[in-house]
Amino acid sequence: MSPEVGAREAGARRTREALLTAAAEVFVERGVQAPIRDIAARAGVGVGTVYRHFPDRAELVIAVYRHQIDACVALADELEDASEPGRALEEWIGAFVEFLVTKHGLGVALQSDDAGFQSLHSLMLDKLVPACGVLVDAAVAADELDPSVTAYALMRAVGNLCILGPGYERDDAKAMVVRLLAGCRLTDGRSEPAT
Amino acid sequence: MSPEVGAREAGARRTREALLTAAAEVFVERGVQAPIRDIAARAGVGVGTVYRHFPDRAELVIAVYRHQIDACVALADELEDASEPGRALEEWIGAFVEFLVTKHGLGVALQSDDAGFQSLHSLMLDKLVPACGVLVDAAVAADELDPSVTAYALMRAVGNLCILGPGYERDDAKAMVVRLLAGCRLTDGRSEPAT
Amino acid sequence: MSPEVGAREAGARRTREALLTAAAEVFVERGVQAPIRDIAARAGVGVGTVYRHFPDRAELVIAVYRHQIDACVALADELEDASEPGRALEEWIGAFVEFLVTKHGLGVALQSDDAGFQSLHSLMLDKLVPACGVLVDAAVAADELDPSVTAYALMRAVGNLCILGPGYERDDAKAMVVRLLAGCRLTDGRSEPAT
Amino acid sequence: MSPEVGAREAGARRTREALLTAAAEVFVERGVQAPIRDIAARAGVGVGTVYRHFPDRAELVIAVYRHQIDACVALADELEDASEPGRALEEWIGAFVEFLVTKHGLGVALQSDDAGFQSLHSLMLDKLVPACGVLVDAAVAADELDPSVTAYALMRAVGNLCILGPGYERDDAKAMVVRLLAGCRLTDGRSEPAT
DNA sequence: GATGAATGAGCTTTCATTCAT
DNA sequence: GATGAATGAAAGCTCATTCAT
Repeated sequence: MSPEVGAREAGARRTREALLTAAAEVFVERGVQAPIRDIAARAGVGVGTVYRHFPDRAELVIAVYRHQIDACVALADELEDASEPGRALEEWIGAFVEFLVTKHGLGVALQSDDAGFQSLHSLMLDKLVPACGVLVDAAVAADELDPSVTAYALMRAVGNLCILGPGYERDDAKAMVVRLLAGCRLTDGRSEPAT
Repeated sequence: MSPEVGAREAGARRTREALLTAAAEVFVERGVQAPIRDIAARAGVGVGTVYRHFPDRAELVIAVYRHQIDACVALADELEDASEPGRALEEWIGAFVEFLVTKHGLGVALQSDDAGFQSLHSLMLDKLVPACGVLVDAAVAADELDPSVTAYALMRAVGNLCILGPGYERDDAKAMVVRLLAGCRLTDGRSEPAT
Repeated sequence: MSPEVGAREAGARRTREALLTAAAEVFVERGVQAPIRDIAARAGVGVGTVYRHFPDRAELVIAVYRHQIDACVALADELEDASEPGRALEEWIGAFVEFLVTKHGLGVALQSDDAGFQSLHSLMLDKLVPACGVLVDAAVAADELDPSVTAYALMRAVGNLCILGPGYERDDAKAMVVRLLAGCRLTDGRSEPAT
Repeated sequence: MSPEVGAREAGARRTREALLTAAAEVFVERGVQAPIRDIAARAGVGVGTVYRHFPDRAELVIAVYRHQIDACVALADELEDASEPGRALEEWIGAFVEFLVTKHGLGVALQSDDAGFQSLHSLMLDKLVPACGVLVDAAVAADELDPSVTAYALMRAVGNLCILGPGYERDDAKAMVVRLLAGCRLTDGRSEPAT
């Protein structure tokens, strides 16, 4: 029985992969709010199949981006004890940006307050923010980051900067993030005290 | 008959004002994507009247924010010949942020590539970007801004940073914009040359 | 302006009437759970129109049966001070049965615990049960009804007895209700004490 | 090969039993309209297995309640020659009520004219009604039941009275059935001749 | 025989948009 | 000019049912 079951499971996994691929494409083209039906159609399956594999939209979004999220968390672990915490944070943010910037619409999803994205927010809060937090704390401790910068706000800001559009492409976003980080290294948020 | 026509025109203008007021309120409460019907109801008019005055949603959004946009443009004119161009840019961006940050959902609208917001983009390109551009150019000329920063990208970045959410409120956004600007003053996008 | 408005309002009223007629027919044929689309189609309108007039299904059901419900309440008022309370209750229940028995599916709706019928239940609790309760109390006071009978339970029971089906038609239901009432006149629910 | 087949048959029988048990539980908790998938899950089998054993929902319902139905029929046989036919009928109806009242939703199913419950109706007509009919006839012959009462109508009425809901629980239903029966003992359906 | 993945019809609900008055 | 009733396309979600393994 095992081979037959294996065959069916393999089929299901293929369907799942097809769905992830289709969803990734559709997300890029039309954003993470794209109709479920469209994703189903792109994957060549019925809508029911989408719901079977991913009970709600956020599950699908998470699944689509899980690899990258996990990679980000792992990278933070590696960088945790870096000799230059400021650099480490920079590197990590760079990887995070690379991730966001290749996933059109994910930035939007991250800031969406649509109830359907609750689990996506949770994932960020539970995994990504703590991972980033360690690096932020280290950088602050080493006096390489403005202590008023929190990991959460930093990630929100970076996430927002990665919302692309015509005339504001990947490289623009990356450059802006670099500048934002540079600004965060200064002791105070402003270059000079306001009058 | 002229006075009657005048009366009608005056009535139409009043309707238009009522719509702008209502729309501004609704935009703040529910975002720029709020149902047209809600805006009509708030203004105490029928939906048809909204369409008569503003053929599509973007027209309404533009009209609602035209005053502020014009004010931003005027401010740029005033600041054009400031003795400290870097400061002037800072001040102008501060006003722009103040504008965005009080308009729930406007940041989202600015970055939306929804076709319905095309005219909003155009407005930005035609009015705001040139106004900002003057200040950017002056700051660059005074060596107070990284020459690789363009007005358009800067405004997009600032607009994005102003997309708020739970846990990322007005003050967070403002602080991040300040940091971004500080980062933009440095000669190079990065604090130190990469190895 | 008044005549034009009147014309539109008249049109809306006609639509409303058409909807009520269509709904009544569809309810008879397919029960009160019939798809909204079918009711819209029968009335020759779009689904949106149904929702405009009746925000949820229960509103429609109530509207369809409102006349009869009001008539039942009015009848209870008339019978309140009857000289023979037992008879008065009988007569009232007779009218209630006449109502239920001509509305296929209403009995089912009354007992449905579907959330969508909440307002229908409320209507019953707020209007019908109190109306019936007055007569029940009077009958009990006159020693013409088993004191353990409550208005609510009685109406539920009568409602249930009015759920018709093939081989169990109006007259069968009516006869059973008469027998139930007769049984309720006895001091104790059972003809003789159980051993 | 015969033993293997025997083993398979035994396995199939066990599956069937598991399904009946699971269905009985689910019917109690969620009614006879519960999703097939839920029943399959409860039984620990796939949905296909449910369909193999019970081609349509009514088959399953019938099978689940066959024991009790058979018990009701057997009870009628026992009571057939009772010395007090009125009492015997009362006792039998009591058992029937006990059966219905513990099966959430069965009352609804019995009166549903949904085509899918045709076989359930047939079962009732073929087994239960005749069984009840014997007792009804005996009671009529002994002058202990209104001759206008038919077994079928009585069972429908009792079935309907057993449709429970919030505020109309088992005991209410039982009391109402007792009252109905008491009303059925009177010579005429009405307590007194109408004027 | 058993499985459960896949399917898709069917229903609900929301809103942008039109147009007769 | 103003109105708001009517429309119907879009989406979401649920389940009964089929069928390849």
